[in-house]
Amino acid sequence: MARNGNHTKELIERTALKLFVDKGITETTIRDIATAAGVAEGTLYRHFASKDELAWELFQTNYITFAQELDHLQQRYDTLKDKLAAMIRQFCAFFDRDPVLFSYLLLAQHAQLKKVTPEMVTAVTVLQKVIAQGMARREVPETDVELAAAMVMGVVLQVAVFRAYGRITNNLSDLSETLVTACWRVLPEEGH
Amino acid sequence: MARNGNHTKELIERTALKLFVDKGITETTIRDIATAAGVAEGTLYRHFASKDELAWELFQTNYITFAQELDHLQQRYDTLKDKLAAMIRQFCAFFDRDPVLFSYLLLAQHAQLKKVTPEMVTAVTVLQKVIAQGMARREVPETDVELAAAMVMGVVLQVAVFRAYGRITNNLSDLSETLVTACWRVLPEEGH
Amino acid sequence: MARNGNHTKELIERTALKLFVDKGITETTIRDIATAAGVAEGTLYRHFASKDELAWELFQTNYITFAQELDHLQQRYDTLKDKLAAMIRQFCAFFDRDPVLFSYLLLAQHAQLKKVTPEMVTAVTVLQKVIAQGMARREVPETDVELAAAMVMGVVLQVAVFRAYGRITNNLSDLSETLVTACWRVLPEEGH
Amino acid sequence: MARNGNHTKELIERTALKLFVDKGITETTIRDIATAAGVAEGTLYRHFASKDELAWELFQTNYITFAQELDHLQQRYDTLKDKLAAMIRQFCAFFDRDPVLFSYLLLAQHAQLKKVTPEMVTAVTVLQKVIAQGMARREVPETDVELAAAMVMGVVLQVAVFRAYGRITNNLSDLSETLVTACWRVLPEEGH
DNA sequence: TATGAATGAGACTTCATTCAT
DNA sequence: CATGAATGAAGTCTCATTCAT
Repeated sequence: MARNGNHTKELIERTALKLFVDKGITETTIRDIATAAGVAEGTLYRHFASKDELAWELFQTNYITFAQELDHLQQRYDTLKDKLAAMIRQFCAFFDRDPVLFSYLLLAQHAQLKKVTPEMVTAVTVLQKVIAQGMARREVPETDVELAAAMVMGVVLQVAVFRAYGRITNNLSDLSETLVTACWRVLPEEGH
Repeated sequence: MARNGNHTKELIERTALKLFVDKGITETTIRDIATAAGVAEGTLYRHFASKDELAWELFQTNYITFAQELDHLQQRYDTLKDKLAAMIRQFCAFFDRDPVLFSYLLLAQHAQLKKVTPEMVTAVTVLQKVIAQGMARREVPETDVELAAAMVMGVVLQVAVFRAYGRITNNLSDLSETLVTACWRVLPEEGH
Repeated sequence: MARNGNHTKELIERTALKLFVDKGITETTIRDIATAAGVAEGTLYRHFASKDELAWELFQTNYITFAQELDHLQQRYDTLKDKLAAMIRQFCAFFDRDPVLFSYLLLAQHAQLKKVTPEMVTAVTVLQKVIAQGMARREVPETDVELAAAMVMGVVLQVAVFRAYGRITNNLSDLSETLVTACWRVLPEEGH
Repeated sequence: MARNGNHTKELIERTALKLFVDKGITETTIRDIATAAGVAEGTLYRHFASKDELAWELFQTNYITFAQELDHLQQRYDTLKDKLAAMIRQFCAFFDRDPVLFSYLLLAQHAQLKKVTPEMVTAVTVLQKVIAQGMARREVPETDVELAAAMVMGVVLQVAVFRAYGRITNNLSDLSETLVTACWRVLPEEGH
């Protein structure tokens, strides 16, 4: 019926994304996706080699893209403080713009992270780099970079998780300044 | 082999726990578990009604138990600051004592949380209650409790996640004071 | 590319023939053929009603044609000995001229033979007729015609099979006199 | 229903064998086999890793077994003439004892032969060895061993094929002496 | 209680065929 | 005539669960 060219792939992607988030990847069947998208099951295989490939493409593309945007963004600022603030605002904007996609990246991490090679630029990678530079510049005391990155990530991501579950109802962008402050204070300041 | 009654159930539970964490719940088959535990496939059904039941029991028991421990613990302290510190140390001790179980609770959340009724006491519940009390007592300024709880949870959990992935190699207990400080500073202090 | 009318049909036929021999008929997909021939999948259906039709046309045309050539040829000789010799040389020449086609007829037999009606003239038919005539003429003793035909066919075809598999490397035409002799000696001579 | 232990595997094998011969391997579905055998589809996978594995096991076991029997048999005779006669009688007896199995080996050859490693002992291997020894002993003139083997094989196999198709109706054993004679006369005798 | 062969629903995937362009 | 995206029936295989032993 729908023979509308290259629009089909995007339709499948959006439909799959939604179902993956709602039911989980393994729990979502090809038939679920095809039915919800209004295409035949076989049609999925014209656009993706397999269900795994679909899940991976959805993850990889957006995960990497987001990390790169983050990296470009941070380069436009000089201090750790400004870089961090910009990145957090970006996180929030991303979530608000496409909560389903954000949620997918969150939930798919555990399963897909095995396929992420060390060379790939990820949000974690970028955050660690930025923090390490800030430490080198003595903006914050030198401590365990991994630990610092984990805590900062945690503050932002867990709020996003609560938002995704409906425990928090604000737009994340409305909370971004709170998050910026909180994250900054998580990094051990001089004199503490 | 392993025909000795109720020891079998624990054997199956430990084996399942490990496999669930390593491969994911859906990706782990009854045969996987039976083989790894050295019992027959049918044996699992002597102890658990179904695979879902096994996964749920593993989750529910430990999730609730931990929350209750947390609740009992916090009651032994008076101030938010002390309660929080004790709870965080408990988190860390739990992780270090049984990282596999902790990881399971972490990963199973998304799938099992649908079955968690609002009445159940969970770690989040306890944390929110404690923070709300602290705000009422003016230990910290009154703000969004959910948000505050999310940020505190995030700091601790994300560090645990990094630990589980091997990005951080310290025992969590060695980091507990750092986490206590960070979590405290995440809660908006008076005068800020 | 390759939009030039009836050349396309031959292109498809040659491509299909090769793939059928290499991988088997059922194992060769329409896509395999289309890709290898450099045409679209749909194009095949401009020239053949179905895949089965393609396989059948390839078989039938050549199987029948060859049998008719054989029949015309044998009519130009008077004795069984000469007829047989001419036919065997023809077999060898056919193999050498188009080993892929010959192999196809060989392998397609089992599957396609069900569609061969008794009226159709085949190589076996012709051979049996010729042998029967020879027996009637007392060139060779009268015995089971079917059996005699089977043995003669076997000598020639099995050598062709070995050749197709690369076990024998000579051109069949170089072996034709050997085959002629062998086949003749297989037919029970007078006095034996 | 049928929980009759190790009998199931043989039941599946016999059923598959028959269907493979009747319809072809690719054309026979797992469901066909399961239904005809009166077991569930999944049951096949308790005994064979895959359909291919089933087809291969059926082929390999019997193909190799038969070749070994042939080899043991020929060792009990001294001359090529006697060895050959014994082997041909064995072929005929095999066909008559289990025509379905024999037919399967015949038809499966093309598809399965790719998996036959050169080290494996096959009927062709044995035949070539025996002929080569006979040539070395000057029982027959030295000529191309492969060619000689092909012709001998051809005589016997094509008769079997005709028998399988119903073109010949005798038991092969009733024809064995005719075949022995014919095969012997195919090998170039001294003085010719 | 334990076993493990058997089950069968259902998942993923393939592929011959159609049809709008 | 050619194209190739779309179709959907059908095939292979998996796996949670049952049940006779």
